[in-house]
Amino acid sequence: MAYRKTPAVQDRLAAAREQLVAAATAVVAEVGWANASVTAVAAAAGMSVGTVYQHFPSKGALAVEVFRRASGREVEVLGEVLRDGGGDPVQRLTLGVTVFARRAMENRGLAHALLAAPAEPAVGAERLEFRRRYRAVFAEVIREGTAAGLLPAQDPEVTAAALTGAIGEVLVDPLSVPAEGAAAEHLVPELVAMSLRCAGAAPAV
Amino acid sequence: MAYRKTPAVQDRLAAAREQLVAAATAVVAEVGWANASVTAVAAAAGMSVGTVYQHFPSKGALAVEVFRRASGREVEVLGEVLRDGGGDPVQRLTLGVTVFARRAMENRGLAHALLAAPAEPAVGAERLEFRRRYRAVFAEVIREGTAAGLLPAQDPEVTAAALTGAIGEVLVDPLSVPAEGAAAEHLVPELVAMSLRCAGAAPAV
DNA sequence: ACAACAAGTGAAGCACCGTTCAGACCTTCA
DNA sequence: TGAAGGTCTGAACGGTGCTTCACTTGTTGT
Repeated sequence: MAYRKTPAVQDRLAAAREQLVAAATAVVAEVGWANASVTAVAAAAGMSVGTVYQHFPSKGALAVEVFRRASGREVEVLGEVLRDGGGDPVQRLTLGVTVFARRAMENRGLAHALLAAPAEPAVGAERLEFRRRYRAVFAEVIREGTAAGLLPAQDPEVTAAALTGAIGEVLVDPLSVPAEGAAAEHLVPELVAMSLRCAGAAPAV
Repeated sequence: MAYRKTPAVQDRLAAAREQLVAAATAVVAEVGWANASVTAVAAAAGMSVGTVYQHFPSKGALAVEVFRRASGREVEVLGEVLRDGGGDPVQRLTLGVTVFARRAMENRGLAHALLAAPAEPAVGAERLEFRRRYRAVFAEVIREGTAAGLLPAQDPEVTAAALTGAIGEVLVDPLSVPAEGAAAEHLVPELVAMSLRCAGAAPAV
């Protein structure tokens, strides 16, 4: 034998892979899935096209990885806030919607890509899966709210799906135009108020 | 001169065009935009590929026509119900959501294509435009509701966008699986209840 | 130093699909 | 009926972009 991967090489490979995913995420956030060609991504990552295929078997696999990482972060943050954000379920829902909307508006390009932009089938399937996860975390806090008598009886899954869709829809239009600080300031509280009504929380006094 | 289009020929051409649009709509409802190739559509319409290009300058133009017709019907029906459905704004909103959801579930494939399925850019742009129209009709009935004192103060545009997104999201998952009569029966009233809460209508007694 | 093998390269290959066009086939009217 | 001009056809074309692969460069252990 005359060659074995040393840890140093393995680290370098892992780092290259990370850089590739990061660059691909940036490209997608910038130009959307449709225009994120393998050539463009490779260039952004500072490697050749061929090298991309040493890290991922296909473009679709890379796209799925990009989507999973970015969406995973979001659903995790949202889940944490909704579960352990402090206060009663209604307060946590308030905080969750606020955080989610803020994060989306801070990274508009990526949010748009994750929520709405046309994507290849593999990513579309992944999107459905993550919507299910968003629904699950919303549904849980709603269940707690009804159990605590803070929210009226309802099908938590339906309300959760509605929240997912409503927040996405409200954000998509603002997301597709350049930043409008003033409008955003107005949007978040309005979005929170709508979400609370949607879940049936008693109007703030 | 030796040839002039007779009315009969014009009718035949118009009919062929209609058949093409109808066939394309069916194909899209069946397999989605991504798999609706010109070849497949032409075959479904019983004509050759070349003939398609005598009716539309490009595939995109045909797709836009298909989308516009189908979505146009829906937004028109919804608008009529919300404007002239009878009763106060809250009753009209109730009826509107019911009608919209029922229609979507009766024609799942098409609804999914119109609301959610990945589509080429031209259709995507059209979709944004129609969402704006959905929002406008919802916003109007909400404005009337707040003016009549039936709904609390709110940004009607935000609530309208939320309703559009929420209903779409709630329907999409049921839409992507085969019919489940029982679940559907449960879904529509739940959707209506959620929509009324979302707009802030006083809970039914 | 050198053999052995892995990683990296990027131009060529290839598949897919929208679009075209030269010719076949109709319809009209003198 | 025949000339003029329209409609229809579908194989061939061409652009796009993913994927491959023969080759170069880099790394390891003897």
